Amino acid sequence: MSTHHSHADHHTHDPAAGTRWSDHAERVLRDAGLRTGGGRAAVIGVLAGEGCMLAAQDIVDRLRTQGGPGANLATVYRTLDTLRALDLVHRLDPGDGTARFERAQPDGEHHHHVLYADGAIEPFHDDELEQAIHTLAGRLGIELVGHDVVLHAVPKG
Amino acid sequence: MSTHHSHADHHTHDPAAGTRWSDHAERVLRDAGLRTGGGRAAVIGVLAGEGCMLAAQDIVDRLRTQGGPGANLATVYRTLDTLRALDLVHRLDPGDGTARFERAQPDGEHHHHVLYADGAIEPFHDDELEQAIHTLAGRLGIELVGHDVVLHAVPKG
DNA sequence: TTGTCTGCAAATTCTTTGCAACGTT
DNA sequence: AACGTTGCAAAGAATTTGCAGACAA
Repeated sequence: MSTHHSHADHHTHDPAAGTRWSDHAERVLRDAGLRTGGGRAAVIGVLAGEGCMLAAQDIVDRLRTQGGPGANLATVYRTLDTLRALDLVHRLDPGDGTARFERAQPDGEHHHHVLYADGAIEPFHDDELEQAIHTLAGRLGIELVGHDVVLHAVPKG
Repeated sequence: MSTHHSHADHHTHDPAAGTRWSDHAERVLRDAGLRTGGGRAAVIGVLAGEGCMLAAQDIVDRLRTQGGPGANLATVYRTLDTLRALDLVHRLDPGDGTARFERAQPDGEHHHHVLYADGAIEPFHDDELEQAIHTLAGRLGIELVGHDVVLHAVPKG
């Protein structure tokens, strides 16, 4: 919780992005002939409210804490599967054996993650890194459809 | 299998790197007061021979195929744990629910991966990407101890 | 001998699936 | 009414752990 906002953390809390995504997601689901409402809407609500590194169990927990309509763990997994098939969420495996999920913005806006040794996670976005990766893709002669970057770090001593 | 060797794939098959690593690994183990020989040596042998994205079960399978001394799956997991604690192997989670392991060179030499939609995996190394990541770490004000990059791609159409 | 390592089987943890009941259109 | 969706419980898959016997130093 630093008092200054660096370029690096402007993705951490962006309510507008959540709302935008949630609207988008519900539209895509309806267009696909699927139904919103019930557990699926609840999961979308959680993902919209907090877009970073949520485990399936985390989603169940937030719903329970919020007191509103909940969702069974199986439903959460099924919903995440559905959303992933529609490119509405990304799956990430930070290496602890538990998959994490976060919303995927329709405009391709995204972030990467710093994993600290103490377990803390910090999202970041960096245009120069994105640039470097796209240049690299050209150099490798591949057609890029996505990319993940994880930085492992220790608190600066 | 292209007929030309690009900068990108020179890490794929490097017998010298395997030998170097295997010697290094056994020395580190001995220095740590641990014993080599038995299943542990077998696992090291497989990792030395093929340094890219091996699942625990893959290691058991290669050993069985090779006909020599084998290793139980539990032993493989325990050995990988031990080697990881000594920074002799890296763990990667490509996102299919199964962890993969590869040797970590003592000199920090490493590679990243391209995951194709059809399941193929291609290792690559790129100095400019490494440069960009180190610059980025400075910009973020973090002390980097490692990093993973995964590119998702489709065969160039 | 002495303490470590290994195999086997049981236990855990995360994720998926079958099925009957429920809710939406 | 028709069909997608959900919860619950059971099934699966990957990884970990307890323990007794095998092995290295």
